Amino acid sequence: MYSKELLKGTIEIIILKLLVENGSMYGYEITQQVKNLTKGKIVISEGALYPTLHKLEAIGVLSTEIIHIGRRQRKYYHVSEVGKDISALKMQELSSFLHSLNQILDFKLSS
Amino acid sequence: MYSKELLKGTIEIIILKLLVENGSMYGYEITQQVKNLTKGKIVISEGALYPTLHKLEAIGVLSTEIIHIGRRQRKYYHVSEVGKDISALKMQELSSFLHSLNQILDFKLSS
DNA sequence: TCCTTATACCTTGGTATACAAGGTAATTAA
DNA sequence: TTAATTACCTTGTATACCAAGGTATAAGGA
Repeated sequence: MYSKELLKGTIEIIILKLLVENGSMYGYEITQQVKNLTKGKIVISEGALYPTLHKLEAIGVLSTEIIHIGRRQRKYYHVSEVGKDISALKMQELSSFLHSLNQILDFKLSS
Repeated sequence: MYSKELLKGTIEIIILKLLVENGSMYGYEITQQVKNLTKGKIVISEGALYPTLHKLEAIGVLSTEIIHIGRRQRKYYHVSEVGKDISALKMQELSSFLHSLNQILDFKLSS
């Protein structure tokens, strides 16, 4: 696992990116997908996930829908229209920041 | 200026990288070099810089030497032998983290 | 049957890191 | 002589994250 500090500021963007791409996801699904995509190297804890989702919902970036699977419930999140613009800005900001950071660290990060 | 949160966890590595490369620098010089290298996009505030330098000195990663320029003093920092190993590990960790992050965000970050 | 693991939501308390703002003082430029 | 720059520093505040805990259903293994 990485130094916890590195994740700071990126969790929100990770969540938004996944939601924009997949249209609609529930919390647990997000944690699993992050784990899978990064082969377990990045793990979003629930103590970070849920407060972030609730905050994004509160400010109108996300909206929710509760679905019942048997007796269990799932809360699906999706990005609102306003949220899409905000997401795009945040992505752009992170991309630009990483580019600046690379000016100092000279990492080779082409995938 | 970027969202402050993005810098979290990277300031220490930025400082170490510059010190490893330049051998020896003083605080103010570090802030200026970061500003120059990133065209003003990344700015390390003094409230972040000095506590970090002091912490790294306290744990033996950095050692210091005070030089007098006229009546003014400069405190030069350089990376100790142990510090070099720790720096390398931290660089590796950040590089790996960014690679994982890229698995989700698909940025094109080749410089 | 029972126990563990996985699914699925959530909250609370603690920690760490950075910023804003402030303080001191010498030097240089206008 | 005044402002800007150089150069060190500290204090108080915000916040984002994690660890740990809580609740409950579902599925799989012994």
